[in-house]
Formats: sequence, C-alpha cells, structure tokens
Amino acid sequence: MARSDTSNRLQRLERLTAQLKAEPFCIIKELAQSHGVSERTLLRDLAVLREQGLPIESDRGRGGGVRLDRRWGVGRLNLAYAEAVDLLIGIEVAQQLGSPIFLASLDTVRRQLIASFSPEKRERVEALKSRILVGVTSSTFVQASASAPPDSMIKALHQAFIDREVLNIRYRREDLDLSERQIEPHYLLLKYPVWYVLAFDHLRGETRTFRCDRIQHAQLTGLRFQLRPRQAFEHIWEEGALLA
Amino acid sequence: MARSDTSNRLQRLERLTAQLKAEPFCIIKELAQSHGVSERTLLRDLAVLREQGLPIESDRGRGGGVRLDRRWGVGRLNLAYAEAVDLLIGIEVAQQLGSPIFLASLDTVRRQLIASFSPEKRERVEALKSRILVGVTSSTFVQASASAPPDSMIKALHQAFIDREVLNIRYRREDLDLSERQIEPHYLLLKYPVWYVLAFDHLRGETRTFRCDRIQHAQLTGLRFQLRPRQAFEHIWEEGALLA
DNA sequence: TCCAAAGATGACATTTTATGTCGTATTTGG
DNA sequence: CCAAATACGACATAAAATGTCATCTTTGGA
Repeated sequence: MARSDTSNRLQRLERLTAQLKAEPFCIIKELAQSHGVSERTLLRDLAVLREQGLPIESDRGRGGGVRLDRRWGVGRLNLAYAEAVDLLIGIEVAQQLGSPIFLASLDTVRRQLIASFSPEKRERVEALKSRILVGVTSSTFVQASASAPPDSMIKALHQAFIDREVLNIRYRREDLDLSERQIEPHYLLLKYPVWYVLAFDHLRGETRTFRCDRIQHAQLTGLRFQLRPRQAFEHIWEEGALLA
Repeated sequence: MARSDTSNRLQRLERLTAQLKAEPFCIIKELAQSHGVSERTLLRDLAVLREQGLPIESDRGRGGGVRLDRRWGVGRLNLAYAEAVDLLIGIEVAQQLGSPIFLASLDTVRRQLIASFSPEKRERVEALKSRILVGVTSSTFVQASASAPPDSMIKALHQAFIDREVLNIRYRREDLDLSERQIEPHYLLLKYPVWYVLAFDHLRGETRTFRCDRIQHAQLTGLRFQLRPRQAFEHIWEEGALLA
C-alpha cells in the first residue's frame, strides 16, 4: 500500500548509514526497532555496510554500541561535472597561490576528484588546468583600482573558457575607451586578486590581454574555437607577467 | 561457489553506475551482457537507479541508447571529517578573498557540505569559521619578506587551531629575536598571502599576534584550551588589521 | 512507407535473497 | 558472576529478483 518503490533494503541501508552519521552512539536493539527489522537483520545490514567500506566500529559488552569511525562524519558529495571541475581547479589554484593552512588535507580530495574522472575527462581537465596561469600578486596600484565584475559576466566568461566558446565582450580600457570585441578566451591569468584573460581578438586578428574586472558585459556566441598554438601567447607572459 | 559476499544486486548497481559514468553511450543489450543478466533485469536496474536520483537519459529507436546526463560525470566523493571541514573552510575563505571565476558553481558544493554535517557538527564548523578572519591584502613590503613555512609546522598549527590545543612554538621576531612560547591559537587572520595567529600567550599572560611564516617550529602539547571571550582580541583587529 | 533497432512494460513461474526465530558464543563493565 | 552488549550459525519461510515471453512505442533509414 504505502509506497516502497524499489527494494526496501537499499533504502534501509541508506537510512541506516545516515543515522550512523548523525548519531555518534547507537545500539543494535534501538537501530533494529527504529528501522522495523529484527536485530539479526540489522547485524547483517551492518556487515554489508562494512563490506562496502564503511568504517563501522563496535564495542561489545555493557556500555557498548555501534558507531562510525570519527574520521568519518560526512557523507558523500554528489558533484555535477562542472562542479567537480571547478572544485579541482579551485584547489589547484589555491595550492599555487600558496596559503596552505587549510590545504593540507585537500590533497586527498584532489586525488579523489581526479580518480573519479573517466580517463577521457581527466585529459580534458588536465588540458583545462594548463590554460590557467598563476602569476605574482598585483601591485597595490592595480589592487586599488580592482572592482568586482558582475556575476553574469563571470558566468559567461567561465563557460566560454571551459567550452572554448567565442565571446562578445564590452571592454573598458584604462583610458576609459569603451569597445565591443569578439574574443577567444585561451588562457586565464591570476595576479591576485585580479584575473586576466589572454585571448585572441577577432576584430584585431591578434592576441591581447584583458583585465577581467574591466569587462563590463559578456555574451556567449555559441561558436566553438580551436586552441591556437601556445607560441601565439608567449610574448604576453614573457613580458614579466608571470614571474616576479 | 564463486564469492559473492553481499548481495549481487548491490554490487551490480554500483558497477552499472560506474560504467554509465565512464561510457558516454551504452545500449541495453550490451550492458546486460557485460553484467551477465537479462535485458529485462537490466531495465529494472536502470529503473532503480533512476528512482535513486541518477539522471539516466535514454533514446528509443534506431541509434538510441542509454547514458548519464552530461551534467553528471563524476562520482561521489567520500570525505573524512577533517577533509570536509578543510574543504568547506577553504571555499569560504576563497569566496571572501574574492577571485570568483571558479567559485561560481562552488556554492552548491558548499551547501551540500553543510547539509551533510550532523546538526551538532554543523555548529562546531560554524564556530570554527567564525574564528577565521580575512583582512586586506598585505603590503608589498610584507609580501616580499614572506616565506613558506615548513609543512610540519602547518600541520601542527592546523590541528591545534581546530582542536583548540595548546601549542609550543619557536618564534622569530622581526628583529630576529628567537623565543620559545606556549600559545593558545584562538583566531587565524589571513592578509593574503600571509596568515597570522591571534593567540593567547601563556608566558606573557596576554593576547598577541604571530605571523605564521615566522613560526619556525610548532609542537602540539595535547592540552585543550577554552576559548576566551572575543573582547580579549578586539584590540588587535581594531588596530586596522582587518579592514582597510 | 515500412522495417529494424532501440527502449518500456506487464504477467508469471522460478530461483535467489532476505528475514525472523532460536540457540549459543564472546566481551565487558560493574 | 551477572547483565548488557555484539557476533554468528542453522533453518524454515517470506519476499525480492530474475528470466522468459509477449506486446507496445519511438525513431532513423532503406
């Protein structure tokens, strides 16, 4: 009558895992009651979860009980592809930026992320990473003039960069000159806290650098571009942009 | 005969999920063969996975097939508690630092992380976060003198901060004076790229600020400390340390 | 236009699992 | 030594999963 779509057991195992996560100390009797099965069955369920790798500890005797290893408190994170990519790249950028206090344990996360990609996707992510450059921190002069760009622009730029999509932008030069351009965002360069786009400018037919916080508007075109050879951009980061 | 510890189906469902992730286009017939079950059963398995929330798409007719939604490519991340905390804090710090290009989709991740904590742990993490402060970027003068502290020190400081453990440090003052101190690391302050520890200094009996990259060595004592009232530290961040 | 390839679904017999019950063993703190 | 806790084996039975067969729908191409 009541819905119980798929198998009861699958659901019960999930609920059980959730409960173990939430409650630090459980005893089998209560767990069995709260899931409406016998103690024997619950013990069997625990065995299954242990076989699946959950670090369930148990103490016999008076005052005993069952619990998840303390190292485990958190469940599983379901990441969409885009989220995983951003997370991975974020971690790598943070590591290169080098304020390492909270990055110590993140290496495990990074490795898990990489492992969870299929080989084909792993390659794509590697390629993506190689298109992100981290340079020296911006001068205080630049920092002072930095502003937060609008969200919609960030989103468009982000997608254009990842999907190699041609982008129409409205750009305000340092001398306040406004211009509309069509660019291929090839590389992103972070000179904290300012991002730059190293792009091929369709209108001029040459490579150029744009400061992201000066891009006032960005519009996806839907057109894909091919990556141009790295040499086309070398002169830009040879201008001392990358290393001090 | 052959081992099949727990249920076959649980394992098959996992293998199936993995395969769907790895291979962009599958057809039922092949999936059924490769898992050694009938097509009918495989269809039922897919139904189960769909009920569990996997975005499995399918096309009928010639040239059709089954696949995971493209948004999905990545499996689940199993995080230890410490990893989850670091990740969460890392994301929040990054958001406050504000170089948002790769942080757009990370809000989902953040929310998932928070949701996966038990209420009790969530509170602890919130408390932890409130002990991390982000200030303005350091002056170029400070940046120039910044150095990368040793890993062992970072690890000790990290644990001491999170577990509120008293720490013995060897500190080199700006004037090169070396001293051994016993501190309670109450707050961490990031003035990118340099971290500071706002601590209670046992030897002096007062609050003090230490620049992390000047801590040459750190040793955990195993002693817990109680958080002192926030006021004890206010004079430090009233000294213009926090905001420009 | 029609066929073949693909997914979707229902019914039913059969096989495989899961479950409850009972019994017993083992730890452990008081 | 007892009571509270986990652990596990055996066995009958209830429940779920599976295969087979049949039928329907959608779709691209010959």
